[in-house]
Amino acid sequence: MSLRKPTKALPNMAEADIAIVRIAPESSFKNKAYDALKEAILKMDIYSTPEPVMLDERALSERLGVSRTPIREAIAMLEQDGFVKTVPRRGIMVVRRTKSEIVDMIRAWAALESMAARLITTTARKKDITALRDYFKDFNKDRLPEDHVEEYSRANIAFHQALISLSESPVLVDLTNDLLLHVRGYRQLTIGRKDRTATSLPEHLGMIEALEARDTELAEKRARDHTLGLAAYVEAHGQELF
Amino acid sequence: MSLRKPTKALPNMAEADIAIVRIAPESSFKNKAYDALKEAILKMDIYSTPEPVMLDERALSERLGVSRTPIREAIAMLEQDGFVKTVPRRGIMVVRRTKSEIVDMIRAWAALESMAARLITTTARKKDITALRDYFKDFNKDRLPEDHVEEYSRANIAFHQALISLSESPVLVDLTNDLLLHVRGYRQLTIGRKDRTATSLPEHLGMIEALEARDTELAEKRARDHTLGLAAYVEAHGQELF
DNA sequence: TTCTGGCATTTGGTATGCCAAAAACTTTCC
DNA sequence: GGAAAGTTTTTGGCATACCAAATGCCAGAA
Repeated sequence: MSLRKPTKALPNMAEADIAIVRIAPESSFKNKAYDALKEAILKMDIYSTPEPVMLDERALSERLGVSRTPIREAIAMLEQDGFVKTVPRRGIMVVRRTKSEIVDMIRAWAALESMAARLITTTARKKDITALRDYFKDFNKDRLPEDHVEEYSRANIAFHQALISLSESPVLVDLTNDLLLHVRGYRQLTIGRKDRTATSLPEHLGMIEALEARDTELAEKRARDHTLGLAAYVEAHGQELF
Repeated sequence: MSLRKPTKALPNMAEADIAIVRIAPESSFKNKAYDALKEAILKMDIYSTPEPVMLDERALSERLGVSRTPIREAIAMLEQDGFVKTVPRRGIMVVRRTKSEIVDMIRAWAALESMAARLITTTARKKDITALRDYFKDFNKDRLPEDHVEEYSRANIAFHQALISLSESPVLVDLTNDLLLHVRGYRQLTIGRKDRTATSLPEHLGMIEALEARDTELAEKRARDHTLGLAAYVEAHGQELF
C-alpha cells in the first residue's frame, strides 16, 4: 500500500530523487489463463461444426505451461460469464447460443443503450457527442458502408461502445460489453450484414442529432429502435447463421 | 447429455415404466461453497463497520469442511459477480458499493425493466398481467403500505421479479436478478423506505394498467420512471445509508 | 525509549497426486 | 460373429504440500 518509510541514516540525502515507478502487479496465472481462454473462445468459430467444442483441463494446462489449478479457476470464471459449461466427468464445453438467445441479448442491449442515450442528453458535453460522428467520417455517398462491410462493422461497434461510454455509467458499460462479446464474439457476421448497413448509418446519425439536441425522449427512442431493429433482423434472417 | 443406452438383456421389459427421474446431479463442493458464501455475503451487513470485511480461505475451508481448492474456485466465481475482490497476499474483501454505484445499478435496472414492460405488452397473457395485482392485495386504504414497510418491501420485490419474468426473456431476468442482489442485498432499507412506499403502490398499479391496455410506450415509460424515481430518491437521500 | 534488521507468521498462488465416475477398449463366452 | 462382462483410460473434483510476498513481532543497537 505505502512505500517503505525512507531511511534517515543520511539526514540530508535527497529522498525524492530516486524516481520510484510503482512496481508492476504481475497478474496471476489465473487471470492470464482467463484472458487467454476468453480470447481463444471468442476467436474460434464454434458454429462451424455440429459437435460441441470441448476443452480439456490437462491439455490447456500443458499448452499454457501452468498447472491445472489456475486453469480450473479460470474455467470457473468463464462459466460465470456464460462462455463455457462444465459437466462433471464429461468435459468442458463452449456454450453455443441459439438464435433466440442472441435475439434476447440484443434486446437487453437495446434497453441498456437507450438508457445510456437518455443519460447522455443530460450530462455529456456537446463536444463529446459531436465527436461520435468521427467514427463514420470515412463513409459517405462516394464510399458506401455496404461496399466496406468489414470496416463499417468495426466502426459500428466502436461507435456503440463510445456512445455507451459517454453515459459515464460503469454498469451500463460493463453490461453492454459483456452482451456484445456474446453477440458478436461468435458470429461477427451478425452485425454489419450488407442489408443492414444501408439503414444503419442514417440511424446512427439520427441518434447523434437527437443527443446534440438534448432531446431525451427522442434520443432514447432512436437508440432503442435502432438496436431493436437489429434484433428483429436477426430474428427474421438469422436462421442460417446458427 | 443422453441417457444410458437401455440394456437389452430382457428384450420385452417395459423400459419406460421405471420413470427415471434424472439422477440428482449432486452439486459439487465448488457450487455448494459458492451458494453458501453468496448467501452469507448477502446476509451480512458490510456497511456497519468502517473496516472492510475480509474473508480467509483457510478459515472458510475449515468452516465448510472442504479443502481450499473448491473454496478458491467459488471465490473466483464470486469475484466475477463483483461480490468480492481478492488482493494477492493481502486478502479477500467483500466489495462495498458506493452510493453512486448503487444509483448506477438502479438506472440499469430501470432500463431492463422498461424493456421487459415493452415486451410484455406484446406477448404476455392478460391473465398473467392481471395476476400481478395479487402481490398488493393485502394493502389498501385500511391497511397502508407505510404501516407495514417490511411486508410491503417483500411484496414489492416479488412484484418486480414477477413482472420481469412475464417478459419471458431469460437475459432480462438474469441481469435484473443480479442487479437486485447487489442493490438490496447490502441494504434492505434502500427499497421500501417509508417515504417511498406512499407513491410506490399507485405507480405499480399504473404500470399494470398500462400493461393490460397493451400500451407499449406508456408501460415502458411508467416502468422506467418508477425505477428511475427510486434511483433519484437514493441519490438524494441515500447519503446516510452508505 | 526508539528505531532497525531479521525471523516467524499469515495469506493467496501454484503444482501434484489421488479418487470416482464415465467412456473407451478388450476379452470372453455362447 | 456378436454381445455381455471385464479392464483400462480419460476427465473433472478434491485434498494437500510448498512457495513467495506482505505483515507483524521482537530482540538488539543507538
